[in-house]
Amino acid sequence: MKVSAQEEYGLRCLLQLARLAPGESLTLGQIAEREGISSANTGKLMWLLNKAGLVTSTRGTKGGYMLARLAADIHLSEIIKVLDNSMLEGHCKSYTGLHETCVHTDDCGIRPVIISLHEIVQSALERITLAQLTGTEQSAHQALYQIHKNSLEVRG
Amino acid sequence: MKVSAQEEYGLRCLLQLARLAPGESLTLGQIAEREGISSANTGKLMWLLNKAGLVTSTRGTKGGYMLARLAADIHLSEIIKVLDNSMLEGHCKSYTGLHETCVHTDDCGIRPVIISLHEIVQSALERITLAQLTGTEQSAHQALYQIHKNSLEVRG
DNA sequence: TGCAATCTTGACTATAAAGTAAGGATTACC
DNA sequence: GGTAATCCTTACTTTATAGTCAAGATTGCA
Repeated sequence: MKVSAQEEYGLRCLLQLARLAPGESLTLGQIAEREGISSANTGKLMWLLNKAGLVTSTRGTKGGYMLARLAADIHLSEIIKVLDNSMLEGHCKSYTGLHETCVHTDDCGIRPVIISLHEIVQSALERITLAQLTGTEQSAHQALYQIHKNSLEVRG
Repeated sequence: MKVSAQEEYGLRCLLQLARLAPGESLTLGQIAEREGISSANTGKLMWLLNKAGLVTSTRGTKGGYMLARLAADIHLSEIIKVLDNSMLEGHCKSYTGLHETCVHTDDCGIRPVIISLHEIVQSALERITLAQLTGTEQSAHQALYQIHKNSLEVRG
C-alpha cells in the first residue's frame, strides 16, 4: 500500500505550476529540472494531466504548461484519480464482478476492508487542495493532521 | 495507491486461519485451495507471516499452519506492515535522508501529505483485528465505516 | 518561408513485483 | 529404519510498472 511513482511525481509537477504567479507557465524542461527527473518522464506525466484537463498546454516557442483551474479548485483526490485510479481494482477480480468463478464471491471478508480504506483515503484527499500545498511545509501537514486527529478524538 | 497483491492475499490466508476452531490447523494446500491461488505462491506468503511471528508452522505429516496468537490480538496494521511495510519509502529519497542531493529537501510540499496519509491509513488499520473480519461481511464493513464517518462528522 | 523551440505520440528498454518450480529438510507413523 | 506428508529455501520465469528515446506536429518569430 504505497503511493506510486506516477502519483508522487505527477503531484510534484502540478505543485510547481501551482506556485507560479497567475498567467505564468513552465516548459517541460523547466518542470523536469525543478523536480530532478528527466524531460521524457515529465512529458509523459504532463500528457496524462493534460488529457485529464488538469493542465493546459501550448506548443511552439513560448509554449509550456499552466494549471487549467485555480489551485484552490483542484483537490488531491482528483489528481490521484488521474494518475492512478486503480485502488479499487483488487487482485481478486470479484470486486468488479468480472471473474465469476472467484472463490470469494460469497464469503469475502476482505473486500469491505479495501472498500473502506479507499473511502477513508479518498475523503482525506478530497479535503486538500493544491493551493494548500503551496504554503509552508508546516501548514500543509497541519491541514491533514487535523483530519487524522479528528477521527481519533471521536473514538476516544 | 493500491493494496498490493501480497498484502491482499496474505491477509486472505490469515483470515482462513482465523476462522478455524481453536487447535485446528490448515496445510499449505488447503489454504491455497480455499483462496484459489497456487501452493507455491501461498508458501511464499506463509513463510513471510511465519518469519514475522504471526503464524506458527509444524512440518511433517499432520503439519500445517495456525495463528500464533488469538485473532482478536492481531491488528490489520501489523499484518500490512509485515507484507509490505514500505508506504513511507517514497520515490523521492529525501524522505529517509538517504539522498542528499535531492532537489526537494528544502521546500517539499509532498512529503507531509504522504506522511499524513500514512498516519490516517495506519490508524484505521490499528482499529481492526482479524477477529472482526471473521464475522459477516456486513459487520466488518460497519466497523471501518464508523471510523470513516466519524472523521467526516467532526469536520462538518 | 524557414528555423528554433516546444509539446505529442508510440515504441522501446530497464527495473521491480508477482508468481512458479524443484530439490532439501523435518516430522509422524508404521 | 523407511516412507509419505509436509514445510523450507533458492533460483527462475512471467508480468506490471517506470523510465527512455526518437520522430512527428505545432507555434512564434525573423
